[in-house]
Amino acid sequence: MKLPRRYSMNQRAEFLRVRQEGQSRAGRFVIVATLAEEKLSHPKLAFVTSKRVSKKACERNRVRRLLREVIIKHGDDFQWPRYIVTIARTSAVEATFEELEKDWLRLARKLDIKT
RNA sequence: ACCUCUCCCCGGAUGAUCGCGGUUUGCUUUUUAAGUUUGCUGAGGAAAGUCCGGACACGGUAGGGUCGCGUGCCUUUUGAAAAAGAGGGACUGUGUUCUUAAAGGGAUGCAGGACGGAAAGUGCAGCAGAAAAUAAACCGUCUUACGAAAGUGAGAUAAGGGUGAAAAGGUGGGGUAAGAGCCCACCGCUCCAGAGGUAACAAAGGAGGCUAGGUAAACCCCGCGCCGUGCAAGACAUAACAGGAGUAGGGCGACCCGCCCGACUAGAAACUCCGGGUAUUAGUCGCAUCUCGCUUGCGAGAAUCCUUCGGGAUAGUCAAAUGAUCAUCGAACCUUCAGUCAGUGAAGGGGAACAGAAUCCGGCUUAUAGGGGAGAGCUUCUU
Repeated sequence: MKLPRRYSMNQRAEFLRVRQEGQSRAGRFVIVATLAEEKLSHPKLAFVTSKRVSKKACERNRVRRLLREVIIKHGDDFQWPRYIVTIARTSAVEATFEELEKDWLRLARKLDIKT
């Protein structure tokens, strides 16, 4: 699926809602939080790579781009519309795309995101 | 040719599929929006640190002082400035050579750098050493008292030893109880002077027994320069309200002097101060090479880069676009084999450093695998 800029979350209130009302699971490299919302006209996604992940902006960018690729590759199989927040853990800096993909899909199965 | 140093340049490549930002050409729809589609375009030499300098914006800029910040040999070139380059001077370290009995001095080469002031004041200095800044007596030397002697006490002494980065001028002679610039010669040093030089600087000459150790990237003093806050600057639009207090205060950092604006008329208005929330974790602009013109998104011109010489290009995000996967190629490096004095060649493996624009520009600093080029020095080889 495509991920245009419109799909990204940018409101603090949205993040708070997902955190309080949604479900979340932690994996080896990422933490995934989600909340189904019928009112949404399109998916709302966020990829969080804080400075705790790495002090180097270059590495944070790489991790975030890899996480985006996971959704681009598998997003069509998910149940929409919903909020999905992906938070990178410190170990994600060392991970390859394959490892991130496997970790993410495992969490998606636990959260019943996949159809 | 090897090695070292300095400077400059590059700093993974190509293709396919999928995807993102900007811009653009059409088309579609439920048309204030979205989908789809055609082109073009999209990270760096440091984008980093935020250490300097500017542009730009705001703060109603009289002026002066104190605090504060920056800067610091001279001449000159480039530059808006910071800064950088070139040449020179003094100093420190070091090599060669000449001279001298020695100490020392002259000539010449190389290297270094925040290179105003240590004779205004304050502070600081581990260990070693007896003693480290109004010098100092551990050993030693000399005098003297006591003693048979060994030695002990008192005093003199900075020549010798030892410690140290540094021991308060050096060498030789005189002198002395032993010594000491105590005296003398030479050298050094300090002060005066000032030929010469654009200047930093400084030759000759004169005076002084020598006083004044180091550290200013410690405080500090001196010269010169500096208004503050930074694009979260700031401007505009829409929506939507709700206040409180006051009437003299307000004004380019703080404090002081001083100056300017303003009220002094009851209310209103106006102004000032305090304090909120929503749209708004800003909607548009600022903001994307520059200038000019008008129809305000086009035209013209200019600059830089690329070029098939026709032209083409000029990042603009903002919970952060510039990416992912695969294939081919690939530098360093590793292994094996072959060969040579040596450079090397073949096969296999391996798979690219530091690092991500955030208003823009010029510097500085820091990180950086590897490759290329130029210059200098040293050594060696060949002719």
